[in-house]
Amino acid sequence: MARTKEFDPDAAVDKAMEMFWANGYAATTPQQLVEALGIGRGSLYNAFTSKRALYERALRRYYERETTRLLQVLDGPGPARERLRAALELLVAAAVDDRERRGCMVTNAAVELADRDEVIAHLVRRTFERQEAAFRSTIEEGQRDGDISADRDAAALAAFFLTTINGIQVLAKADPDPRRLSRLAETALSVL
Amino acid sequence: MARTKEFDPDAAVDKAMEMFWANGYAATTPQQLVEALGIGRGSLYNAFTSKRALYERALRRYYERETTRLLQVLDGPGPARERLRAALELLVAAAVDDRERRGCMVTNAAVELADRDEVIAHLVRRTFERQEAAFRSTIEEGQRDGDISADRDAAALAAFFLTTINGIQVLAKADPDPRRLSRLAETALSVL
DNA sequence: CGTTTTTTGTAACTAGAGTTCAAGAAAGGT
DNA sequence: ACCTTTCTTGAACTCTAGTTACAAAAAACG
Repeated sequence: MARTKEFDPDAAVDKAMEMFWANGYAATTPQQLVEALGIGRGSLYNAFTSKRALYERALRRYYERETTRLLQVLDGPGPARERLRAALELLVAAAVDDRERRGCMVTNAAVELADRDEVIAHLVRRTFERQEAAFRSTIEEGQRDGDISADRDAAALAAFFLTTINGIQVLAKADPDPRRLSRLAETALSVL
Repeated sequence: MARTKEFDPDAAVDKAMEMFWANGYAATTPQQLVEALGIGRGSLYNAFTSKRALYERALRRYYERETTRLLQVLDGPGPARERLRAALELLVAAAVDDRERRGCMVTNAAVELADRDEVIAHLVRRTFERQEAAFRSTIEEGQRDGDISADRDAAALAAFFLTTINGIQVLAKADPDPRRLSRLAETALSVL
């Protein structure tokens, strides 16, 4: 039949994801991609059609791969309140460790592209909805356990937490001060 | 002596600001700028040196012109709590009315450029600090008046509000649902 | 009114973006 | 062994970004 691919497309998407994540969509060039993926220009376009299409795959990969840690913490064991704290602390730690300050690729995509590209916007919304749902079920669990006051609207609180984590991503881009971000997260938790 | 400019540089910066605000830095081309400002390419570069330099001026203009409404509301009359609510509602209303979903140019700059451009990052931080300071003094006023519980750390609350407004900008990029944003703001206020 | 100085519009230039294509090469089926 | 298919490489192509050069023109001032 046909010749086999010499590179692993999955690994290539991972590398493209790193590129787009760090530099954004518009500021990433085919040249950089070719160098980062270690393949020829032809192979790039043969395998991925266009820069735009590759970005979309990269963002989907991010959604599957990098977005789950937060969900795992929220869906994990322990008191709801503690899980919410752990989730925010996870983000703060990630932001502080992120020396390149790439932030969250979904947040970046939301700001750079969601207003002009409906497909990207849809993907962003899907990510947000999933995170919001995880916040919400954690909060509802806490309310059932009496851990969190039951007279609050769990949906509203969940949307609020979603806002908070996106706000943290933005602040960290300009000034990733650990103490400040920690206190921030602490304050957000005091809403409960 | 010398010939005078035919166009108003200030007005030109305003138009450039609109462009960069709506499209971001990388996605805005000299061609678009020339058309939007209604001047020739030569005049553009004669007056503003480079795209980068013009962007910087545009962002400074935004800082001076578009960032003040929030401060005015916060520094205005009335009970502190009401001013904080009005400030958040102002942002929500602006986001909802923003049919192009340009969001906040400073938030956009933070996400697109602050991690790679120290000058932009500095400008972003300055904006954030000013907003945070306004939140803080409003909160402290509220605490003196007994309007806001005095045992909370005003600085931490101010940083928290700053996060919230940036989070709202991000969410609104993907899904500017008025009801959701309003309830969000309401929930954030319940931290007080 | 003429000199000076700056502006302006147009063309030009370089570099690179984003994509395509031709020629060959590996894999497998017959 | 050959044919087909799909891969790879690298050059090539078009288009535009971002900037500069230049000649003409026009305003301010003496």
